[in-house]
Amino acid sequence: MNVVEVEEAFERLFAGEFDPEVFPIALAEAIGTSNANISKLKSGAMNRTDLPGGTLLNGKFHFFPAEEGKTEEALETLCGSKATKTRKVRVAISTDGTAVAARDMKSGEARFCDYAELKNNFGFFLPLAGFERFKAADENPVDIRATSRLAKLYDALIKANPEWGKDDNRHVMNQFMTRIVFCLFAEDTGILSDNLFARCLTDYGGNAGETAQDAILAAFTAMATSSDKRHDLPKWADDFPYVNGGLFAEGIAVPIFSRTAFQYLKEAAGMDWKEINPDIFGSMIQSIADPKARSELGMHYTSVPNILKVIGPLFLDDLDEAIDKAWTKASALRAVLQRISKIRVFDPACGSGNFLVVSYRELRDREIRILKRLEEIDPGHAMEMFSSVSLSNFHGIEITDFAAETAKLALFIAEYQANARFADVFGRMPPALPLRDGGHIVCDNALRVNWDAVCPPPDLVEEVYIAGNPPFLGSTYQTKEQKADLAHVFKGDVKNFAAFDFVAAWFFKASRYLEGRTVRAAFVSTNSICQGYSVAALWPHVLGRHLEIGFAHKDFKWRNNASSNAAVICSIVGLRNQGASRKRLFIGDTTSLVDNINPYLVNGPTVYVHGTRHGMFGLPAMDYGNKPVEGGHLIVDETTRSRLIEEEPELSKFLRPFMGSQEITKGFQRYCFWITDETVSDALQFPEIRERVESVRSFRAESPDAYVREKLLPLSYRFKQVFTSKSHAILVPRVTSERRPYLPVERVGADVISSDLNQVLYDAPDWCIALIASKLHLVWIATVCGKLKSDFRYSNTLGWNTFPVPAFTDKQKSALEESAREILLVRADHHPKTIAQLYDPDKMPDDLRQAHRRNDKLLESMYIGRPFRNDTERLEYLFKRYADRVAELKKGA
DNA sequence: CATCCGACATTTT
DNA sequence: AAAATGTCGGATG
Repeated sequence: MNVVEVEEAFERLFAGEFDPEVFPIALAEAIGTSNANISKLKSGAMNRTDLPGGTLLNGKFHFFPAEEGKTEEALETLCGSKATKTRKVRVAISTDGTAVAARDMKSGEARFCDYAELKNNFGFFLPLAGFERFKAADENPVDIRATSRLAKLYDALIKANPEWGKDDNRHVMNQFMTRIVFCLFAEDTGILSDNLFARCLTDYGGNAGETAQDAILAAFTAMATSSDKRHDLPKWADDFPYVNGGLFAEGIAVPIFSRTAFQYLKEAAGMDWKEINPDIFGSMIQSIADPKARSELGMHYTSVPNILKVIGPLFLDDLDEAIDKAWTKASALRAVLQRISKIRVFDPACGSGNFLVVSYRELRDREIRILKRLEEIDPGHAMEMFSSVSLSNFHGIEITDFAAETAKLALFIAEYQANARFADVFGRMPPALPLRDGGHIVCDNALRVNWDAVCPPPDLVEEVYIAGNPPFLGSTYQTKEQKADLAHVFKGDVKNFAAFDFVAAWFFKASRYLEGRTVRAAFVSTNSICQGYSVAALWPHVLGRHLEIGFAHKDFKWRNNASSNAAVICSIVGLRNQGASRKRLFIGDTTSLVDNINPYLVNGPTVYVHGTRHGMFGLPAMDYGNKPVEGGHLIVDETTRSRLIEEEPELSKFLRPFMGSQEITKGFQRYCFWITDETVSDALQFPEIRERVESVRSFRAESPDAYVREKLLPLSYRFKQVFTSKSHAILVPRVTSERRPYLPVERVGADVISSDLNQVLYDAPDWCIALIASKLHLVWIATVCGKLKSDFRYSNTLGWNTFPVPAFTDKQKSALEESAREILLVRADHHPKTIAQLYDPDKMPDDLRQAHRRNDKLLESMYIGRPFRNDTERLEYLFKRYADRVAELKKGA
């Protein structure tokens, strides 16, 4: 049974009237219980319930029919039942035929809905059918549970107040939700007296929330008004203290509560919000308001370990060093305290404020550490101040309103929690209310506003640290608005910016902000801006003449606690003004101090490799493969080909072997219809071909690319780009696994059509194979070409045309040719093993490895008279030769 | 017309 | 569910 089938079963089985006899059987069916067990359940032989009229299926659900209007009570009964526990029930469910109340006994999550809505809530019951909804979060499941409850509340409120869901009212709704979250958190942490808000709901919200609106309005208004100015408020509302701090400063509005919404709010109030982790929680509740974010449920929040990877080398490590140095001298420690109070942190893509929250927490922790030490070595000089780290030192820009509101709230919560830690140590704590200065969070487009206005540049004693995780988005995925944002940032300063990833704009703006100031910046980025095309196009402009990369984390897989992670490889790059100190390069688990980190995030001199259409070292021209852009209508697999030829033998003259990357590496077989201008009239005689060409035509007619839509439409019998060879061709897959010790390369006859998934040397000499199959070439490609994730991406302009080679003699060429043949022969010996199998680093056959080693030795001797010692030496040499050649060509021109 | 890329896409384990 | 590994065609120069 798959998820769709569960959904269909729910639709089918719970469409009609409720019948307490039929319902549990239908539920058992919907979750895929076998027919045999269904009949045993019907007969009662399998029913393990301990409640009259109940039904319990071992390990699955416990059902109990409720009296009218008493579903919640019935659910309580179910959850308290002994059998529920002993029989390891996953979901307890009760209904009176009008309302449904259910609880997931494992996650604790509850669900309330109308009976008619049950079919839309099938997701809740998926675990019964063996599908888990969320990966259990390792760090803190409370956050996820809190989030899903709030999401339900949000939905129920929008349903009861359709007006509140409109764009104009979004801010009001968002603000309402953050205020609710504040109350829930505050009443559990002692900011408000214990359960003050929950009591207000039970005592004054009505049985089903009918007066909840008035009650919450009164509570909120009280919190927004200092006690001497309160009029017209019910007496009970006086228990609510004045909160302010901006959180309740703007107008107060409260939506109407439906029965369901009220239930969800009470559910949420029943949780222990003390355990909420503010640095994650912010990003989680961000998903409440945004349906897209919700489907990604926290997919893009930065985990605390990753935040520390940024702010550690950016400024915390430095600070720790200063603290260590000052450890024995009170005056020196006071100087560090003074310094900490002058540190400001700015996240120009702050989302719900994770980076700011974690930075704040880390600074407060260090402050506590110092104060504690001061008490030891300089007793009697109690600090008058409580904390000199002010929330107003934290600046952020965030484009969505809800996230910006959440960021402010998250900072308040972080402050409260830091104060509580302070009280643990020193036994004193400032009053929590009214809230003081908040963080400076601006809701705006970071690529449009002047950063100086959001975060004023530091004065002589201040330090500003820019940190964050701006959005990554390749040019194919950018919206019109985002493209315009890029243009706004780069136009006039940088050429060829349109192909940049969105994140590049943050690096550029940061570079302009920090130049000549006491500012450093570091962002989490997609690794692609430090690879291939982007390096030479972007980095000279970011670094300019005065900046350098101060530290970097090279390629690590994106990871957080969300149920499904974004598929991207990240790097972290830190920018600073040029200085004498060494740089820190983190690769995997290792860290090293180096003299220079170049924009490829490699320890070495900064050399930019520019792609070029012309061979710089006299190698034969490498071309593209044939690019179909035909919606798959001209490509067939082997079985289809055989069937077509069986039906119409003459079709075989239009079918050619078709090779992309996997056809080379994994030995797949595909064929394509190959029709030329000369053969098209003949080909169109065949109905099969006519149909396919027509399909291509309709596919191309829909293309967003005007060239495909217009020029290519009458040419629908052929590919978009066409190349063929006369005698043979050498194919190199354009994307291939990073694990292989050598690049795959294949030699094929002229009958084979290569797709654009390969780079191709048409009719080129075979000694080229020896080059491509060499370690030397792989090292070059791996460094200067782009990557897909971290897999090699071969490029003719960046990798082949720029690859430094000596001027080979004819004798050397034939030696290389012989060496290439040998590699191909050894491979053939292992037939039918595929290239993927042969070049698996764990299983590569010895003779093939030996053949490659001989090839490397032969080739490298032609460069320097001996083999290179290691990859470092290979790269050093290649970059030197490249740079020399660039200089030489410049002189010649 | 050629080519770079994918907060990916799809298959395999 | 996590790991492995390369499609396909849009967008850009």
